[in-house]
Amino acid sequence: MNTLNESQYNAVMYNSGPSLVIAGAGSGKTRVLTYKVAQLIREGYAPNSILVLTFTNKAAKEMKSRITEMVDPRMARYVAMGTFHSQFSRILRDEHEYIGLTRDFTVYDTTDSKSLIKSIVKQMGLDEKLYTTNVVSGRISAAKNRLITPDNYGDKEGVTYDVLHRIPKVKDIFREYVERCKIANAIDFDDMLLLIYKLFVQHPEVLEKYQERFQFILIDEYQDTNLAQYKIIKLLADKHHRVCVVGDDSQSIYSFRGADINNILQFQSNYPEAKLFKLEKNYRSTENIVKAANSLIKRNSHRIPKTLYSDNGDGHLIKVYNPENESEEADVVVRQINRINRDENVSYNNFAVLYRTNSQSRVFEKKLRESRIPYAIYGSLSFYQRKSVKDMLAYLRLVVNPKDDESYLRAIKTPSKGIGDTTLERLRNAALERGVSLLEATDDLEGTEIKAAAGKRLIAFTEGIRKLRAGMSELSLIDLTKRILDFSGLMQYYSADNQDNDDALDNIDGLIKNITDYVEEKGKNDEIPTLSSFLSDAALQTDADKEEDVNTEKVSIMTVHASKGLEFDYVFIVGAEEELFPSPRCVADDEIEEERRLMYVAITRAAKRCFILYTNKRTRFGKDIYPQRSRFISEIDDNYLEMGNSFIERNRPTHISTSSYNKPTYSNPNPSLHKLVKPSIGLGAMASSDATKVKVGDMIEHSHFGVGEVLELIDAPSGRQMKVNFKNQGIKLMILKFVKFKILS
DNA sequence: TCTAGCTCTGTTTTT
DNA sequence: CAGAGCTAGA
Repeated sequence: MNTLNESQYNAVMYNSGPSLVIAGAGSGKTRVLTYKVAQLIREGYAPNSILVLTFTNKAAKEMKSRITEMVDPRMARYVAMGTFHSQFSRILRDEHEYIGLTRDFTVYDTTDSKSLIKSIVKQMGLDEKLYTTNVVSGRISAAKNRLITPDNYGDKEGVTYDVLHRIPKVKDIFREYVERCKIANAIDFDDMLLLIYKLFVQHPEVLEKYQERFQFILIDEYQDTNLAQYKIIKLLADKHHRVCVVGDDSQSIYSFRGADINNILQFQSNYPEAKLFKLEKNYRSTENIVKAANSLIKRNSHRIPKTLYSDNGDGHLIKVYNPENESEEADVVVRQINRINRDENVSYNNFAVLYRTNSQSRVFEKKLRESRIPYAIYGSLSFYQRKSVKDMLAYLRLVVNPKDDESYLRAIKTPSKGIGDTTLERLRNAALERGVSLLEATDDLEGTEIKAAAGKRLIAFTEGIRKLRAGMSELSLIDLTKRILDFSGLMQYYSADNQDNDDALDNIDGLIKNITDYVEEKGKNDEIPTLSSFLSDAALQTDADKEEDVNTEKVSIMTVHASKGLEFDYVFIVGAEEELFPSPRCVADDEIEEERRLMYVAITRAAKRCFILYTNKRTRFGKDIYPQRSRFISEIDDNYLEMGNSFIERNRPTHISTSSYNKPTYSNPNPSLHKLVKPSIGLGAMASSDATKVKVGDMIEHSHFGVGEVLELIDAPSGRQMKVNFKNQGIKLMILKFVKFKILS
């Protein structure tokens, strides 16, 4: 304990009530958390009664290994430590019968959930230009993060917003989405929070069990919690009030994902007896870096007052470079890395290049490769998101949960099995009519429009999956996996020459290896590895969590977001330009404040030296733009800045000088109003009351599909549906209450 | 039903 | 520029 400073010590020792630890960048936050867990164990708390929630698996893992060094490893092992999502999904599996799922439910990742939304939008015959997957999935996700279900969606501003944006049917899509997830025995990321909340509210006895179990709750990165997380913690801590949250309001950068900075700003009013601890001593950076960061962040108005300080000596000023274009920008970075690496004998591991958007990585990859500097990109496509891996996962998932429709669609299409869009649409219709999953729908193809040959193929596939499923209990996980891989035909498919993508086979090998490793690891702990448990872990794995290979030296390149929690001696912040950093999407004051916090995070990653770069010309969307330097550079006190030698502010020729030159000159004071007056695409006039009058044989006109004849009216679990034969679009099954059409005749 | 090749469009950050 | 969607032809 004598290695802690006074405020760290106080924060660690105070355990008799709720506490808020404001931990500035580099102030030893993880240290406080780990010591605190150790201290709690010393005070007599059983390890499994301590719940520690983090945002990344990596943070959890690191903390666990540090704790293992401090207390008996056999105790450390039982501390309930993990991400919100992993801890909560475990509870959901244990309590699955309360929420109407089987234990083997699937976790839909973002891709799955977006593809489901897309299919629903199509099914409802809505305009896909208006109801884009990104917009709709964003609306649904935001709703769930605020604990809103289809039943109470839009009581307040929700519907107004949707109406204003001409997407009033989001509520109906939401409802159908929830229904389809249920049929598929699947939940999405946001459900892990929402369903836990519902479980606790609707079943007080379950809540009480977990209140009793978790005697002490610790939360890392509290500034990034959303409403759902706040409410769940509030419930869990309601009995003992032993909750300690650690975070830094200045590093709240995830509001786009529902994080609410007010959770941390208002912690003390939410927990009136809470004690506040501030860790203001920065152990990471030089004084210049800390002061520069302070001078920037103090421009934000919504903050918990604090002043970070360092006693590591002044160090260098932050160096600002102004290369001509992005290629030169990468050159400057490469040159500096080479120079420092050579002259000061600094390992590549100590360098990081940070950018605002992923698309900026390309030039750096190219230049680093050309200069033979090893590098690693963080937070790129997760291993489990890669095409070939997802293909194989689809088969694995389907065996565990045959109702998983998204996996069904993927598996039946790759490799192709003579089943095309037409058959799948017919199968979907059959499934919708009966309220079952796609695979279940193949059990009875009578009365569907599916052609005999296609039907045979569907049935063969179903039988194959069922046979594999039967092997689940008998075979070892390894043997089962081999059999599934065999059945999938993916190896042959990807080894055929027609695939230009050589990585596919490697990736599948990688997945098999992950399973082998998983079996081994579980074996060590005397646990039985099952496919189901492997998949539920895999679903929560992200790229940032992968083992770090400390042996190979490499420069790290990543987004600023991905860099949170990391530190590097030398940091290059590139693309510090208006319309890029800050992002052009951020206009409101609080949005700009978040961008400023993002810049603050970027600067405070640096221990020894920080470089900021901006260019005069950049290619975006294939076109040249001429950016202005970021306002954030001018907001940093010049006392801590230095302009790079050969790149002193030059007088640029006026004809290309500013980005505003390229922008349209009109001003649009109210963007949402702008959207509002966009001309209607002509469906507004159609009466939805026709839905009650329609009968078989009617000719109808649909805004999107055109004219068609009503073939059949069907009463299905999700509501009355009609089957329409459209002149140009073929037969569609539509849910009556959602469809806007008029009866012709 | 499948594929190749064309056009169009939209691009922030991610547990 | 890349990915998605669409069309035509096998």
